[in-house]
Amino acid sequence: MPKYHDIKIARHLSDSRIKWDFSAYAEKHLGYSWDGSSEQKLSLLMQYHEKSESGDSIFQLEMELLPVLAEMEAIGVRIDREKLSDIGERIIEAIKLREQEIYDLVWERFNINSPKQIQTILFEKLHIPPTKKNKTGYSVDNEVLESIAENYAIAGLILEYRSLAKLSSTYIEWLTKAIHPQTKRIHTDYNQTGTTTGRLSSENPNLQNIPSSPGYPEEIKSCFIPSEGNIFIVADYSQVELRVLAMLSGDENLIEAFRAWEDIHTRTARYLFGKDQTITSDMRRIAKSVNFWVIYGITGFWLSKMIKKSPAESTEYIKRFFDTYPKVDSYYQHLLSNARETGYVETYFWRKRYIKWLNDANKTMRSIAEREAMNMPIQWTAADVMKYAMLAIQKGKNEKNLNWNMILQVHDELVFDVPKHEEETWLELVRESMEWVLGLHGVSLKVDIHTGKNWHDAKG
DNA sequence: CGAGGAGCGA
DNA sequence: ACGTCGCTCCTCGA
Repeated sequence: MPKYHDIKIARHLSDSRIKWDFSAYAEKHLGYSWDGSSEQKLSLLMQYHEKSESGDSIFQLEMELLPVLAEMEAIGVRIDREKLSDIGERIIEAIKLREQEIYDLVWERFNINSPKQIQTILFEKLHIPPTKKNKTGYSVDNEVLESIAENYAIAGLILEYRSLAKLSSTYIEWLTKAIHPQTKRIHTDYNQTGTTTGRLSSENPNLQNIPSSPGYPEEIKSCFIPSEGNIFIVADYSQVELRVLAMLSGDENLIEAFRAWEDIHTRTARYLFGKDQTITSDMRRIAKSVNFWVIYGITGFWLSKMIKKSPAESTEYIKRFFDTYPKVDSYYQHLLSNARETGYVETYFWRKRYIKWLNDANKTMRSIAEREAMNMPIQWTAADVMKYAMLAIQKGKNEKNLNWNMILQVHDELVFDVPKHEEETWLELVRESMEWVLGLHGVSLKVDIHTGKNWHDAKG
């Protein structure tokens, strides 16, 4: 009897896989179901073309990307199984230690995986004052535990226990189970039609949320290794969303900021704090947050939590950001008024999104809709950019008959499994393919490239 | 089996 | 009153 993974790989290499995804795509984006015939497929394409002169390009993109993804899945990624299980054993030891310490502190055994039981221990037995509520009672999430960790050792221990348990169950056990018995590699599923954003998602297992902080997470990431004799090369877009914002808005100052090859956050910091100021690391940190969060239409109140400053000060920073980059402001205003009229927004490549509550009487609903409308063209254009890049890369590779493989995609990052002697030809093709997807007003996309002997190593 | 809390990534 | 989009784990009660 064939195993799950055999079926999975076979499926990806067969037409049925293509058929399945077209069907899902047709349902979701065209509102029709496909009977499997090529005649109907053609007619669906025609109908879609008529429905929206622009939708066709996205449709083409998705169709062409399908076999590219199927190949990535079938090739998979190699894993250092011994190292992974060694880390796993050390993590389990560490978990046991924390467990015992926690029990010793409260003179009682309980299930530390149960938020409900933690709640009882902390707030009823130890009488710690609760800070945050959720649907079922008092929250015991990270934010809460961190706030009391200084005064109560148990909170810190629970935090450590939790992150270790997460690593063990999700990243050690689940990844180990996902290793294919024959290929010894992990073959994820990329879901092409699952997200509302046009991004890919990854499941069985999800390889788009492998942790990378120092310590055990770094070690886990270093278990992802290239094929025998190969190296890993990681190419990731640098500040892709901010660059897309510069292109779409056409703001001269933001464009200049990127053309100057100066650190973008330091530059924004100078506008926020004054030209003659010496920019401290704290100022740069704030500027970085502002650059990052403005894309999401953040308010001063929320930003203040992020940067740990007063709401008034935070509101002022946002105001200065828009003063500094005025066309970003007018771009957003234009975008919103357009969306209110038509009911939708679209990406640079014409991917559409209908927004429901833009004219709602409820101010909260309206704000949510507005943030969604502001963010969508930026983040989603970035998703489209990546898809076009992947297509270009695969086309170029096939034309030149090369042996390296594109094996993973993590939204703004691509991972390649490359024979050492092909590094040069790889570099030429991939950098160009990725950077030439989009360039407007003299701004281009920028790609950072790092090589290494494993995934962690190659993140630079 | 599903909802809810929690935590990992971009 | 306030970030968006994902996936997976665990518990707990129907």
